[in-house]
Formats: sequence, structure tokens, C-alpha cells
Amino acid sequence: MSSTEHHCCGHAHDRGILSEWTAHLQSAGHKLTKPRLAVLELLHRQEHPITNREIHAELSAECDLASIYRTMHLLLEMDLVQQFDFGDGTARFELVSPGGDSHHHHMICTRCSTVVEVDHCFPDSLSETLARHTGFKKITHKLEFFGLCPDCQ
Amino acid sequence: MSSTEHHCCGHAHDRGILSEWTAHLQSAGHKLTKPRLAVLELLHRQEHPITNREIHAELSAECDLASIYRTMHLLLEMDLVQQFDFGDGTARFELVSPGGDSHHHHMICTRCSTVVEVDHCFPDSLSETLARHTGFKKITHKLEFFGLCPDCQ
DNA sequence: CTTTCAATTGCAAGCGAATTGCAACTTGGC
DNA sequence: GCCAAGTTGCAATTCGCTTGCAATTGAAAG
Repeated sequence: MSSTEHHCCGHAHDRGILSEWTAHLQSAGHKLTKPRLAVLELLHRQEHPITNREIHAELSAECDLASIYRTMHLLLEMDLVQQFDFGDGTARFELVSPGGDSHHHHMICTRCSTVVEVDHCFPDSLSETLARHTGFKKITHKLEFFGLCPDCQ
Repeated sequence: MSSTEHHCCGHAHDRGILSEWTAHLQSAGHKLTKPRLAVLELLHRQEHPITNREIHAELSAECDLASIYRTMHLLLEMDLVQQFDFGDGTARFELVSPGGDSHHHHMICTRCSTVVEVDHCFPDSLSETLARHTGFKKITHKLEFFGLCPDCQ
């Protein structure tokens, strides 16, 4: 499944590690540009969702802010990133493995903005109940938790 | 609890119906201004959360947009309205009875934006589990559902 | 009912997130 | 290497929301 390249593991130029995403882009007829690679690489290093502005702060030399927004739209369309809304007016993005089950949520501290990943979710039966009650199809949801982290209590 | 006034029931000047909210405002030392009354009255007539811009469209004669934003801040602070986020970048507001349990969510059609109220929610035990797992306190959540309504399928 | 003053409003300017038009520049197929 | 389509950077723009300030108004006190 993974490519046959393996360099010494590590920093710049991670074609091997990123091939999961670059392959998708290319086979859909999109170009592998320097800005796109830089954004993918940076997203890949994150533990938590990150804003476009934060990405631009790191990549201002290699990539214009507008291009970051455009790249993120592309990745969203192709389901290569997932968008989260933490309640401040700024979108956050997380790289997801194509086809992988990445369903999760976040707990955000309302005082210091610390983020903790949350794997728990309500049972699927609830969505099914809702589908029956409302007649809606293809139901998804957005769910985030807020509270006071141990340090801020 | 309710006042002794009763007119013929109806439109303008619903001091009786709105007293639940106006009383709170006044006893907290806030003025009962024309803009505030107009906003309250309009909110009271809504079945679904409404945006500040939508309110202003109806009330442009009686109330500046900035005042609507300011009124909404006030009502939020006093827990007289609840704010919802439907994923477009625009806040929506719903009047809630002071002290009443208004916990609910929404199902929003991703194509035509139809809104359906959803009373179901996941069991409280989930929040408790999360509190134990994460160490967070005073946990709240934001949850909205998205899907295709019967007409749009 | 008038006075009085702090709270509130309207207006216009301002801010940050996100989008867009366009000329210049890459990417990747030939 | 060449070329066309896709992409980028830049600057200007939109959109939701906020803010400073002078003018107005609600309501408490006289």
C-alpha cells in the first residue's frame, strides 16, 4: 500500500508520507504545487485542528494567505481535510486519511482554549431515530464540547 | 405571576406576553426601549432561530443593525436568548423562557436550509464519562444535525 | 408634569475572516 | 524545451460583527 521510497524518515520533502494525499490530488487532475505541498506537510505535523491564519504564519514565505484558503477548499471538496468550528469565528482544519474513519470531536477549554480530542460519540441509533422522526436522509452532525480544563478550574 | 392587563390578544404592544422577559430586563436595571421591545416581540413570533440581519430586515424602520447586535448581546448575557450556529458564518438566536429548560438542537437541510427542531440528545451519562476521562468541568456542548430534507432528496 | 442624567441609540468608521478578479507564473503533458 | 491549463500572489472587496461618539430617550426624582 505504501510507496517503495523510504528516505531517512523525517522532515522536508516527505513525498513518501504524504503520498496518501498527493496521489489523490494528482489522480483527480490537480497540480502538485509548492504551496499545496507545504500546506499538506504542515497539516500532517499537527496534533489538533489549525486555522488558515496559523498556517500562513508558518508558511508566509512559501505561500500566500489566499492560496491557503483556496487549498483548503480543494482539500475539503476532496474530503482530505475535515473542518471544525470551535465557536470563535474561525474555521479549523485537520488532515484526514482518505477513506479512513476519522470521526471524532473535541473538548475545548472556554478559558485557555486547550483542545482535547474526544473519541466518544452518541450511539448511531440516535441518528437512525432522527432519520425516522424527521424523514431526513444522509444525516451528519457537528458536535463539540466546551468546559473548564483541569488547569483552569 | 402574570400581570392584570389583558387586551384583546394579539399584535403590537404585547406587554402581557413579553412581561416574562421585560420584567427580567427592568429588574436588572435595563431600560425598556423601543428597539429592545421590537426585537423581543419579533423574536417571540419566530418558530426557528433567526439572524440579526433577518431581524434588521423586518425592523429597519425601528431599529439600527448595531442596536440589534447590542440587544442580542444583552439578552445572551441574561440568558434570555440562546445562540445557535448552523455552519454558515452567521449567528442565529432564539428566545428562551427564563429558567425554562430549553435544551434542544436542530436538523438543517444542506440544500434548502429548512430547519426542524430536534428534542433528542445523547444521554447525560456521556458528558459524565467525558468529565471523568478528560478532567474537564462544567461541560456543555454544541450539536447540530445536517442532512437532506424529504423535499430535497 | 418637568427636570435631569445615565443608559441607549444611530451613524459611520473599523476590524478580522474569507472571497475574488486579474496579470504573472508554474506544472506537467507533449 | 514548449505550451496550455491550472495556479499563484497581490490588491481590492465582501460579509459579519464591533466600536467611538454625539444626539436622544427612558425613568427616577423633584
